[in-house]
Amino acid sequence: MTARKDTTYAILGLLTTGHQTGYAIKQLMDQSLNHFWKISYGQIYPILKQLAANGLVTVEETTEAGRGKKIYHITEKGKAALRHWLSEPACDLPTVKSDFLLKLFFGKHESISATITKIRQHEKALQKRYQTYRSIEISIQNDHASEDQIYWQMTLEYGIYETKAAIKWCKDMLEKLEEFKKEA
Amino acid sequence: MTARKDTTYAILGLLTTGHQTGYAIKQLMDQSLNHFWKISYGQIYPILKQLAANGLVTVEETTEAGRGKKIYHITEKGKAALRHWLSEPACDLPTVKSDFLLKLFFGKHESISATITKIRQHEKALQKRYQTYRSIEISIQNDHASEDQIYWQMTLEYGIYETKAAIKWCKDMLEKLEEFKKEA
DNA sequence: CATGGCATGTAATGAGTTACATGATTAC
DNA sequence: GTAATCATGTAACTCATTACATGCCATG
Repeated sequence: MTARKDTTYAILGLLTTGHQTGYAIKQLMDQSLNHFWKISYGQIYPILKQLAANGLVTVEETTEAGRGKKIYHITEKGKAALRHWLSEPACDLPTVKSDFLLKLFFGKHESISATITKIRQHEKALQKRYQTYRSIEISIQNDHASEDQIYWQMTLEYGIYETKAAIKWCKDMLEKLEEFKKEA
Repeated sequence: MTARKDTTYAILGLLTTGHQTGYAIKQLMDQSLNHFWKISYGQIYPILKQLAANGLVTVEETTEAGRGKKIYHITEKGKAALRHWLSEPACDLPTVKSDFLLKLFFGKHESISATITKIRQHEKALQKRYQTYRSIEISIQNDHASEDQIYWQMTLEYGIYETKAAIKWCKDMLEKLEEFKKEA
C-alpha cells in the first residue's frame, strides 16, 4: 500500500490474461509490453510472493516441475486493487533514456563520419524493431477472441508511430550531415 | 573504469560546454538533455568528486558562496576518456518506461470513457512538451557561435519528431475509440 | 544422452530519487 | 526584510539488473 509500484500492478494485470506463472508472465512481457515496460525474474518472483502475502493473488502449487510449479490466480481483492490503480491518472510522459542521443549530443568531439555511422546503425536497429512490431501486430490481429485485443493493439501502435518517426529523423539527419560535411 | 556509467560521461561532456559547476550542469541538463537524459543533484555531486579523484577534472574552489563554490575543468585525461566513450558504439535503442501505455494496455478493466480521458490528458501533455521543444529550438538557433549547435539541434529534433508522431497517435486512437464506443 | 526450453529462486550490486540540511547572494 | 535563486552536499531508500544456483521435461 505504501508506494505505487507500477511493476507490481503490471504483474497483477498480466495475471488476468491467462498467463498464470512467473515464467509465463516474463514471456508475455518480453513479447508485448517490451517496448514500454521491462521486467526481470529478479523482480517477478519476489513480487508474486508479496502479492500472495497481501491476498491479491492465490497460489496453487503443483509438483510438476523441479521446485514445484506455482500457478497464480488474481483474487477479488486483487482485481479491486488493479482497478483502483488504473483509475489513478498518474500519466506522466514516458521517461526515455537514450545513450544514442546522449552521444549524439556530444558530436562535436568526434568526426562527422563517426556521427553518420552512429545514425546509420541506429536506423538499422529501428528498422529491425519496426519489423518486429509488424509481426507482433499480425499475431495480435489473429486473436479476435480477446477483449484485450484493441488495447494491446493501440499500445503497439504507439511504438509503431514513434519508430516510423524516428526512422524518418534518421533519413533527414543523414541528409543534413552529408551537406554539413561538404561545407567543411 | 569498471562499469560504463553513461551518466558520468554526460557530466564530463557537459563540462566542455562552458558550464563549470554542479549546479550549472543540472540547469543545462534540465533544459536541453531533459527529454532523453535526466539527473539529480544526488548523482551530480558524488560523480564530480569521483571524476576529480580520478584526475579527469580539476577543481578550483572559490570562497564565493556558502560552502565554497567549486569550478570544474576537464583535463586532457578527461577529454581522452570522453572521446573513448564516444567512440564505443553501444547504441542500444532507447529504453522507454511509460506508465501511460502500461495502463492503456489494461484498458479492458475500465470504461472506454476512462481510457478516452487518459488519452486526452496524454495528448495535452504532449502538446505542452511540443511547445517547450519549439521554444528551446529557437534559443539554440540564436546561438550560432557554438560548434555544439548542430548536434544539440539534432537531438532536440528527435524529440520533436517523436512528439509529433505521438500526438498523431492520440488523434487517431481517439477517433478509433469513439467508433468502438458507438458499436458497444 | 545432451541440448534447449520450462520453471523457480536468491544475493550482490548498481542506478537513481527524495528528503533533508545548510548557507550566500540577488532582486523586489 | 523576505523571497527566489544560486550553490553544495549526504543518507536513506526504491527500483532494477546481473549473476548465480537448481532441476525437470521433451526432442532429436
